[in-house]
Amino acid sequence: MLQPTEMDWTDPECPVARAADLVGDKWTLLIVRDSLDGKRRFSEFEKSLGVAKNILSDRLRLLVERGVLTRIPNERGTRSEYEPTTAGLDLFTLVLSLRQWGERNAFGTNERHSTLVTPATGQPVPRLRPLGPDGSELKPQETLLVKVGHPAT
Amino acid sequence: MLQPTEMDWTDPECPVARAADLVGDKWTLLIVRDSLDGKRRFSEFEKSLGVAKNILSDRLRLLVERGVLTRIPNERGTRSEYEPTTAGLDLFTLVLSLRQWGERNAFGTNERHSTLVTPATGQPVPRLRPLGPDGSELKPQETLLVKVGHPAT
DNA sequence: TCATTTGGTTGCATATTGAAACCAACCAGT
DNA sequence: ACTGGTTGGTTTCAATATGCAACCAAATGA
Repeated sequence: MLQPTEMDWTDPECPVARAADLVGDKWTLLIVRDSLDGKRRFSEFEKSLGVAKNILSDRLRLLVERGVLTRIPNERGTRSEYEPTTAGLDLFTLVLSLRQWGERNAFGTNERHSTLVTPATGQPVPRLRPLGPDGSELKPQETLLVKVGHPAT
Repeated sequence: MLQPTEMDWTDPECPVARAADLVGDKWTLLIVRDSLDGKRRFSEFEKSLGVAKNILSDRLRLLVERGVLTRIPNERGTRSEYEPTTAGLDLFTLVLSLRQWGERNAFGTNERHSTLVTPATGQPVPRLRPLGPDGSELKPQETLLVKVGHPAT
């Protein structure tokens, strides 16, 4: 698990809510986006995001504290690098789903946007698809939320 | 596209950033979670989330304004229902990826959490997997971000 | 050596949040 | 019809978070 300091969760039994507590913030999500795109240094994030330095500093600290990034100090003690942990790399799916939803729903038909491709062929990354246990496309209506105290069936 | 009122985007060319501007907020994400779980009424959201009424009111208004929910007024003009639009339903993948990341990274091994299952068999929803064009598992390192002005190769 | 960049911190004004009070409709029971 | 409770909000106000600019020390570059 992440975050050594005890969190007070918005909704402790719901994984969506815990994830939202940990990374459900605009700047946090954009820092993770850049981190997965290979950015490492404070100034790289600052330049890419245009975020105020105190906010960037705060979010990086929180992300390290929560186990999403590791701070790797330079041998001279300063100018450290921020690198994604395993949990950070695991956010790839989340960032990809944000990206693809944005592509489909936040751009006009005549607007261009940056695109994620596989370098080998230059093809765009295929659409993420939720699948059921039988491998068929899964719709929200076809799912059921089982709460913690609830019996199996 | 969504939102009739002109937004001023944090990073207009990046779909991740536009998506974060539209739904990258804790309460917004949790309202969408509940909406996809079938909740419709103001009081249902309020009870489920424990959010202050003014905030809930504000976020519902923004979600309607941005085309994620529709407000369906009751015939008596009050007690309307909030229903996901197509763009709202399309957030299923995003909420699922939040959920699955939370399950894997925000719970201790001995902690229980609510689970999303397919009602027919009771099996948990399988893990979302980013795939490359050839159908193989896609890692963040195997992708490249092509910015707008950039040539194809 | 001197200027510049880097990686921050601090202070302050402003914006957002959260809690509570308030309110007008509606609704259920008698 | 009257009464009490629920619903779906709005308003007010204090506390918190944000964003901007100034500042700074260490490292780098010319």
